[in-house]
Amino acid sequence: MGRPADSRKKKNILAAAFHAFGERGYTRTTMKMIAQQAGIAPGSIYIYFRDKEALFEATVEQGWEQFLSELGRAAVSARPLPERVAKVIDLGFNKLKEGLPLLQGMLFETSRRRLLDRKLDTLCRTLETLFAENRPAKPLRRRQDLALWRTLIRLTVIGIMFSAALAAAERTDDELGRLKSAVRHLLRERLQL
Amino acid sequence: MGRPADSRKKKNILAAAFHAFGERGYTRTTMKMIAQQAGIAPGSIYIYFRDKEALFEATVEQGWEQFLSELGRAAVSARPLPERVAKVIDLGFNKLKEGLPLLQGMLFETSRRRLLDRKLDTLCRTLETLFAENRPAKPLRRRQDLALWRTLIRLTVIGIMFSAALAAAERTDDELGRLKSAVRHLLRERLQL
Amino acid sequence: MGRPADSRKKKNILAAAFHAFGERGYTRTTMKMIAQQAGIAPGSIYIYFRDKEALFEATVEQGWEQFLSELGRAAVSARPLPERVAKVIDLGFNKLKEGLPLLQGMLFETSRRRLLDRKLDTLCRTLETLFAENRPAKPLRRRQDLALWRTLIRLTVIGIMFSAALAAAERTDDELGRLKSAVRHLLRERLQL
Amino acid sequence: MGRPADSRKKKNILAAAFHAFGERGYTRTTMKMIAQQAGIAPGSIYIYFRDKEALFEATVEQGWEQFLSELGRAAVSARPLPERVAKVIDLGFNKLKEGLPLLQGMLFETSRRRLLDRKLDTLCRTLETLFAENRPAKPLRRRQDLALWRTLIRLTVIGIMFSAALAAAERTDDELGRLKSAVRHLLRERLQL
DNA sequence: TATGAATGAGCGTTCATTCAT
DNA sequence: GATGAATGAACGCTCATTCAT
Repeated sequence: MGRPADSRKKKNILAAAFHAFGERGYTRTTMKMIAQQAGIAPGSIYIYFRDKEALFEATVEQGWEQFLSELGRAAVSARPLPERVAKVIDLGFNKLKEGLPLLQGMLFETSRRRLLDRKLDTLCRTLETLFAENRPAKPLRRRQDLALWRTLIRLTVIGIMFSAALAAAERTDDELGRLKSAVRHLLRERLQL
Repeated sequence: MGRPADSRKKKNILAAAFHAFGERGYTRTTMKMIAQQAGIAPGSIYIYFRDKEALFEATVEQGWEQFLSELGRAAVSARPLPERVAKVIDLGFNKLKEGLPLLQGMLFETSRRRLLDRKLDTLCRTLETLFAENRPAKPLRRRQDLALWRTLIRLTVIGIMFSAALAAAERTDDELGRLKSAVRHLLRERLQL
Repeated sequence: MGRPADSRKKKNILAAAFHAFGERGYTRTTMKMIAQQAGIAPGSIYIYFRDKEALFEATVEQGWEQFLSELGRAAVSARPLPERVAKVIDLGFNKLKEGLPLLQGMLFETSRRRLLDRKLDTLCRTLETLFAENRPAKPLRRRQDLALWRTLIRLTVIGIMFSAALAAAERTDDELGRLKSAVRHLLRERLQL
Repeated sequence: MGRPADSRKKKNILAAAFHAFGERGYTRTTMKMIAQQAGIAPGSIYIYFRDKEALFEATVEQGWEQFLSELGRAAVSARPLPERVAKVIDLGFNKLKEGLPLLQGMLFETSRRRLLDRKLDTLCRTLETLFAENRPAKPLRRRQDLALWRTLIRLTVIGIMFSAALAAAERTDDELGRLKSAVRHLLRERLQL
């Protein structure tokens, strides 16, 4: 009895939050805005999320979780390596485009930065494992070489993400294209992929 | 001539703003804090800057301007190339460490993002020019090779900056060290520098 | 007849309200808390009580009603006067301890103050009647003397209640003990009881 | 330079707070109401008081401080004892009438109760000292007798205050008159004053 | 009857900005 | 120019109450 908890409503709120946080950033997004966009009363958000911070975290978490799990699946599928790498690149760039706005809102506050840092670690580890299959054996014998390799992967991932995040809206597609080519070049050059 | 007293006060405000914005971010920094740190009354800031947004922009602008001009001088000095490159790298990483907090505050708002985009362009152009002196001639004959080269430089610069910006405060030095090694590796590998 | 199920639920709510209002006061007690303690849904309270104010009033009313009827019975029983007085004092102090928290919530709002005023009148009348049995005859011949006597009883009753209500939680028992001794002293001194 | 801090404004706020808290109690009084009554903007209150709680405390503190210092002066003046006692009683009842509303708001919340408790201690000590000049020597030889005497004074003071606080507005004067008579009777009877 | 999700007015508080001094 | 008291809109959040189920 009573009105049943509408699971669609929670999703509505998350969707509204995703857009709002993406468009205006954490601080300049008000709970009222999110409520309006979700078509509910401001107070109702608090039925589903403890406070604004928790809503933000859930919004980000959901976006990344979905992204990382899709990527993970593509990376370990039964297809040959080059095909899997291509798939991961495509998927990554597509999702990057979607998540760009939210990414921009995550850089500033320390607590949110840590969240981003953690997600990036997972992403980089997935890529490392993937690339390890074809990595030139020699240069990584020594511990520092592995560290260097990791740093380069991370540097490149972050470089791509924020290059895209930085581009003006109307140049996003261009920039993504340019970045994708560059990444393919690097993969060919360094991994013969 | 100019009024040195006024000019000094403006610089005080900018210096205070640089520290305050860097430490607490745009939103959580109040005009009162900046005024306090600058040793003046909150109302006085408005004599020199239209509003908070204008002050932030000026703060960022000044930081970058100084950075870019120092870097430019190092890049075109009369020293041999390898020495100039080393100097540019050192300078870049040192200034990056100083400006990190402010950098974090620049990614979100569209208007500030454009500012950052423009500054990065200048920086990348300086580096391109510098590196062009030793660039392997062949692969850049074609137009797309030049574009690729530019994209890689930009991707790497942005990757470095935001890798550093992302690191937790207590890991900043570590991360900067790692990134510097990686950059030196890339320069040796690609430009024989 | 009545519906026992309903009646039980109403009593549950009143009991929950008694504890909750007593522990946290009127304003800081939420309907949700009371509902939780009563094991029902917040909305259900409104089937039995018009609003929060009405629930508070009913809670207080019930507490006093029970207290006064017990006291009344003790006061008119067939035992000798000194025994009855002792019983009334004991009962009064015991119930006072229980009802202290709720008492504290009754002083402020005019409407509740009137309720408290009325209940105190009943209590004082019971005591007057009881003490009248042993009152020294002479001083009350005149109308003013009776008024003075009443005022003194009331002043003392209120003094006891709020002295206790005022004491910090950890000193309540101490204070009640001190007050009880003082009351016994007064009864001996003035009524030879 | 700048608008000088208006010492009248702080007093205005305290006066407005005194009335508002007295009329509606702590919780149901909003900062907006107080601001309105003081003729200023809501935000301005925070220039003079840290928060609502601090404002309440200051309001109460000021009322009691003034009351206690006036009373203290009357109690130790160079006049003969009976005259001083009469003065203290008059003053006490006059101020009681003024402070009644605020008194009502102090009973509930623990922190405010402690404040009231402390003020009452000071008041009772003043009265003890005053009455000690004429106290029958014999019954206080023993330690318990002193404790009893103190309890009786405190009980009476609290009885008076809350008897008055409890009376409906239109009966306040009546009640105060009755209480005053009763007190005079007690003083005559017990201290030959 | 009973539920509890939904509501939205209203709270205390902050702070960019204004303006009397 | 410089001040800082004053402003008031706007924030995140609470909770008594309603009403679809």
